[in-house]
Amino acid sequence: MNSKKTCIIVSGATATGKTAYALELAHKYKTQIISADSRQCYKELNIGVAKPSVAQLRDAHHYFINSHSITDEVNVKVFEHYALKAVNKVFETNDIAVMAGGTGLYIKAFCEGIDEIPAANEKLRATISEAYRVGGMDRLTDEIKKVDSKYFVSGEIQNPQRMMRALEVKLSTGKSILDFHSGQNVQRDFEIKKINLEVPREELYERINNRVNKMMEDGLLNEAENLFPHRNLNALQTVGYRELFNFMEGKISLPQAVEEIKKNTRHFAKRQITWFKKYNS
RNA sequence: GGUGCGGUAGCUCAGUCGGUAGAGCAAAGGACUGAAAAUCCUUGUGUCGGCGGUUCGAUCCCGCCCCACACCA
Repeated sequence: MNSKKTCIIVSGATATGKTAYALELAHKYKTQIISADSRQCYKELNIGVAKPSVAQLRDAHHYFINSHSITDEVNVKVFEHYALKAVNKVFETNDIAVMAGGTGLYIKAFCEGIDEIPAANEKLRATISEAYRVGGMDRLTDEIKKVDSKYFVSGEIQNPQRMMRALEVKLSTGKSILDFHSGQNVQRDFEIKKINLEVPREELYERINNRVNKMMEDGLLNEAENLFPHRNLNALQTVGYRELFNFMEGKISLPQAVEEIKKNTRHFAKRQITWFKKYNS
């Protein structure tokens, strides 16, 4: 293949300036941007996910922004396929492509690939999550112990989300999810250059606070109100919306909700920093 | 001015029948293979308001002072 093709990946925690930086690069190389953000791909989510402005989106073509609906199923595998298709499209006319985003797992899948694990059917998934809802962790632990001793011994047995995933894989394929993990990275036929943006912690937190205030001024509450009926969708398990849903349900006051958004955004940023520290070497 | 209730970790508080103290939240660190803005794990030394007194020993008892809140004047 053509080895001079290069994808420049701009990563970093939320509010570090990835959007602006990616646009600069896109201008410089007269190319397009592929977003690697698990929430900006939804056309129904705008203010709360800090999506690039309409002007910015017009400035350079962005893939994986407004490309999906909150009712679509989006996950790492979907992203991997989508993003690979997108870079190749960009490479048809450019030697350089730009990727920008804060979803570490998606970037990892794009760079190294992710093992093929059969998708679970809806019904099985529903049964398992119902079991968890009714029986809690004890039920999941028992179930795992019974059907997937390998996972019980070396998997994360305190993490309900992973346990449910392990169960659906085991029950639908007969194999432990751990057996699907090859530990092998695929080699892409283009170059990858990673740039991780960092901002001193104190400054980052200040930026986050300011941005959340700005989002509220821009009408985040109204946006969330319109999405309230969809609050149980995976796409809406998102900082900035969940807290406002809690306010709408009368669980907390509006000022409390805003403080929660700030706090949860800090936690989110912290997790991103931890991730990129590891994967950007 | 008087009375009452407080002053313990960044915050809210618990506690020690006197042997220098612990929870939640915040914060920090970490993990991460189909929900990843999700999910999960680990981490708690602080003149226990100040100065004296009693005591082998005080954050805990006593006295005075300072501060906050409430009520009475």
